[in-house]
Amino acid sequence: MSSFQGQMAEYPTISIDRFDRENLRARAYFLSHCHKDHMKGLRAPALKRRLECSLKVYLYCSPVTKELLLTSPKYRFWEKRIISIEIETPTQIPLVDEASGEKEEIVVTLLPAGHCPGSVMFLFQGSNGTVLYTGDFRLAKGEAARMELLHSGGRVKDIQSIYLDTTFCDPRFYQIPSREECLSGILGLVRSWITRSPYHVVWLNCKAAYGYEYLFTNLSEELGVQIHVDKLDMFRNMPDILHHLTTDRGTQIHACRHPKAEEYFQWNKLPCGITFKNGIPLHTISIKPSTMWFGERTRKTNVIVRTGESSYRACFSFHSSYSEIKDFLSYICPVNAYPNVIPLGTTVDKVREMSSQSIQPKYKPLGKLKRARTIQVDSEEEDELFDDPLPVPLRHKVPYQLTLHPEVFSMTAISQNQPEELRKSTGCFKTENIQNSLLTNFIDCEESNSESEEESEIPSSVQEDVGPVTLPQQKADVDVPQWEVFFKRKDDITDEGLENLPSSTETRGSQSPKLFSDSDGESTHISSQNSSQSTHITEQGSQGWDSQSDTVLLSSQEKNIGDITTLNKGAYRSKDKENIPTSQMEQNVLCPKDTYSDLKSRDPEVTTTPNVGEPTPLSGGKHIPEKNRSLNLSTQADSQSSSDFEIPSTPEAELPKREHLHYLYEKMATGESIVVERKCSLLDI
DNA sequence: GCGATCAGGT
DNA sequence: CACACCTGATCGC
Repeated sequence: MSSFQGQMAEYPTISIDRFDRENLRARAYFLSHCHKDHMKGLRAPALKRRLECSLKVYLYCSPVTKELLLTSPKYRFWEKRIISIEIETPTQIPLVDEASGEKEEIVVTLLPAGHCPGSVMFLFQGSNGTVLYTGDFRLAKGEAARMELLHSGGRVKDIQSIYLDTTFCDPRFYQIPSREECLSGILGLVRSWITRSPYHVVWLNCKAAYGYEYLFTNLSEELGVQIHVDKLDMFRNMPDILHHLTTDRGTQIHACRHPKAEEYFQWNKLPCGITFKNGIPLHTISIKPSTMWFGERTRKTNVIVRTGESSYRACFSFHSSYSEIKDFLSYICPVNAYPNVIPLGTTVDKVREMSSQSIQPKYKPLGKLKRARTIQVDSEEEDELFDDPLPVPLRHKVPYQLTLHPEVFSMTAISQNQPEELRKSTGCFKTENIQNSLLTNFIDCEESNSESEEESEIPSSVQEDVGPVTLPQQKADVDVPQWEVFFKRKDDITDEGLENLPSSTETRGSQSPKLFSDSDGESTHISSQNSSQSTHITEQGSQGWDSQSDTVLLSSQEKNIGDITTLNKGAYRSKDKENIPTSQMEQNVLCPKDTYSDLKSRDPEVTTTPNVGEPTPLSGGKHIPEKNRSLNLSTQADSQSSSDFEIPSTPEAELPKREHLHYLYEKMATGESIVVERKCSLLDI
């Protein structure tokens, strides 16, 4: 759950994914995707009023997000004030203070985030440097390297700060099976069931959230069966999704919902109410997508788990795993990294406590934990992450040493030449040590690391069962949001062994509803264990579903082939980066005038300017003139005092960015490396 | 009646 | 484990 408060240190006049409190003063709004926890305040009266008074304030998002948002009547009032920006199209946006008339420009580039339809990351380039706000994301290893617009001159851009989805930034969630593995497992299960008879149906027990469309479209594509859903009007302009959905209850795959769905299911009733087809009772199984994760020790990645006679859980994640985050971060090498999610193991209370106590981070000194030790899988501490430094694999860029405050939700990075000081003064921990410490931590394990996923490079034995349907990544059409922009399939899908699919003898008699627990119960176990999978019994409370005694029906390939092939493919696929600047660095410029006069059109009028190289005037961001700072602050004050819109003045309301900016600017001005503390999101609640 | 918040559920 | 919700109760306006 995002705890990002909306503002970034470098560009405090814009707000992202938060629309309440201080964000009511923003000069521009950005929405990374259409999940409610990123839309706080978006339909509140306060913001509505602001909008009515401040005619130059707009919400920027991807075309798909705009479409999804405006489908809901509750957000319809935004219609004239949303400007969609095409993916991977650097676009200049004016940030105007309407009280003073002061204006600055910022260039934003939307990068696909792989979290849900329309989800993007925002790359901002402006006078205070380049920053990346990831929103929520699921990116496989190596995907950052394939994002052309993260690069410049053949290397990764200098990113001052990253605002990062840290949902699974915990070594317990070291690995999550890839999208392809999960899809493949689910596909196998669904196929094996629905091919038995027209009366065998599957209920996909999905939560109310965007993000499962990837699953729906792929199942439908592979099986030629549309998915029954309650609503599909939000996809009316997204044919690549729409075509795979139906409101016809006669289909064999359902993803419909009902408040009493679980109860219904006990009685062999689908959420949409049907139990029969042509007078013949249905045979139903449920598949509940859940995030399954695996610590580094866990070798098997079982993507389907049977939880009851007719119930299954299937691995599915909208968020990147620890190792994926690690890969992403170590590739980007930002100077600062801020978590958007309160680190796991830190409760809200703890956070509140800490933040009220002191902004001084609690940390363990570095250099103490070099020794290998048995990891505490259940440990809430992340201390063992932050061991002594070891070399990091370099990639495109001389790495900074990333540092992390695990308990203060401020990850910072420091330049390599002065780690000592900073360590002393801030107690930062190096993010790069995550990977090293993990190796260290696991070295004692009984299982040999030589068999761990990371180290084995077993060639993929690809079965073509699933078929190499590749959706080419293409630019979204101006008018019709394109699904494939956000998710693309890879060719190297591995199919699962389908031998232990539900047997017909286990088929629940549709007329004899089962009366025992069938819903995710830990107590129901069906004996179809695969010996190679059941040998590893982990202690209670260990990570991963496979550690439980649930019957594992399907397992992915033993080794993490996906990552390797992905990387290789990425390398091949990645275009010649030296060509990027010319072709890709064109910017769209949203001229205020144009935008203004074009409010009625569906899309903003954008003018493309010829390549002028880096669109960042002060891309280094190392030196911020003093006047900028004071200007910034004074205009904020102005906008408060002489405001013609009803923004309550909040004199003591932390304005954390001010102090932080001050510090930041000072450090920048002196050329020192930067360590920024971010206040707890719940500080002023 | 609405919104915000919390508890509890999946 | 945790996600991204949903529902219902309570409170304040």
